[in-house]
Amino acid sequence: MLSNASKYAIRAVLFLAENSSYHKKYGSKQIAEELEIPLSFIAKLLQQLAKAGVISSTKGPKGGFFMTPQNMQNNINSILKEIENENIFEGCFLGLPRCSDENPCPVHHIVAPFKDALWNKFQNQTILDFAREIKQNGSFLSLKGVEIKRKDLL
Amino acid sequence: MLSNASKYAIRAVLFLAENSSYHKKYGSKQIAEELEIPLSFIAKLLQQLAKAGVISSTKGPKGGFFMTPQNMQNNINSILKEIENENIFEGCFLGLPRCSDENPCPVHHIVAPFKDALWNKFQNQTILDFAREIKQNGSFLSLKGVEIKRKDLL
DNA sequence: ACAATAAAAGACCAATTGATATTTTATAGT
DNA sequence: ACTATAAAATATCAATTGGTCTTTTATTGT
Repeated sequence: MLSNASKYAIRAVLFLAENSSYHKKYGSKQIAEELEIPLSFIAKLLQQLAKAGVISSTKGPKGGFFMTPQNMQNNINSILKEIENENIFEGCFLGLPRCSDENPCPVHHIVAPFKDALWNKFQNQTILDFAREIKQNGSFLSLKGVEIKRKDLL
Repeated sequence: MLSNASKYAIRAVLFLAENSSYHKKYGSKQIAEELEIPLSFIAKLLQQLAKAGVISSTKGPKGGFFMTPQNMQNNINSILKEIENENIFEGCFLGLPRCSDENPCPVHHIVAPFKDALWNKFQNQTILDFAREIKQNGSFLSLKGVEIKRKDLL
C-alpha cells in the first residue's frame, strides 16, 4: 500500500522527531546508518521533505536535518503528499468502477472503514504524537543495536 | 495494495464466474473488450490462471476460457497466489521492524483487524460467492455499455 | 489433409520505482 | 581568505511492473 520511499520517509521523520532538535542535527549518513536505509536514497527523500517544509535542514559544518517544534506539528499525510505520487486512499480495492457505499464491491464494507480510520489518524495526529506513541509502545524504528532475545526468535 | 495485474485478474475471473460455462466460453479478446483491459495483458494473466487451475480453457475453434462449477469453488486467495508475487498480508504497514501485537506500531491496531477480515473473506468465500454478491449489490465489473445517469456524475 | 480459430509460450519493450554517484552551493571554524 | 563539512541538485543506473508482439501448438469443421 505504501511505497518503500514513503515507509523510509516516515521512519526517518519519526526518528528526527524523537531525537533531533535545532542543537542536535543529523546528517543523512547518520540517519541512513541508524535506520539501515540506503544512504543516497534517504538523502534524496530528506531533501524533498526539507524543501517541502516537513523537516528542517542547514548546510555546512554542524549542519544536517532536524525538526523544530513547528515541524512536529505536521501530520503524516504531509509526508505522504510529498513522497507518494497518488492518493493511497482513493479507488476501489478490487478495481471495480463506480464502487461506492451505494454500489459496494464485495470488500467495500471492510475497506472503507479501514481507509477512513487510517486517514483520520494520519490527518489528525501530529508527527509528535506518533513519535510519542512509538516510544510508549516500546516499538522500534530500527533494529540497529537492538539485542534480540532468543525467545523472541521462536 | 493490489497490483493492477491482480485487480484485472480478479475482475476477469469474476466475469467468467458470472457469465461462462463449459458451453459458453470466452476468448481473451471478448474479455478484454468487455472489461476494458489491454488484450495482451489480460491474455497472459488468463493463461497463468488456467495453468494454475483457477479457471479452465480449451484451444482451437469454439475454444476459450471458462469456469467449471469446481473452479468456482476456489477462493480469491488462489488468484492472488498466482499473480501477486508477495504476500500482501505480511509486513508492518509503516515498515517498522518487529511490529506485532506486543510491539504495535501506531497504526497496528487499525491495520491488523483489517488484514484479518480481508484475509478471511478471501480465504473462506468462494469465487461463486463473490460473483453472487456483486450481482446482488448491483455492482459493475465494467462500465462497458452502462448508461451513466446525469445525477451520478454530480 | 487442410484451413481457420484460439490458447500457450516466450521474447520483447515501456514506464515506474528503487537506488547510486557526481557536482554544486552554503556555511562554520580557523 | 581558505578549508572542511554537509545539504542541494542533478544525472544516471537497475529492478520491477505494466504492457505488447510473434511464433507455436492444439482443436474444430470442412
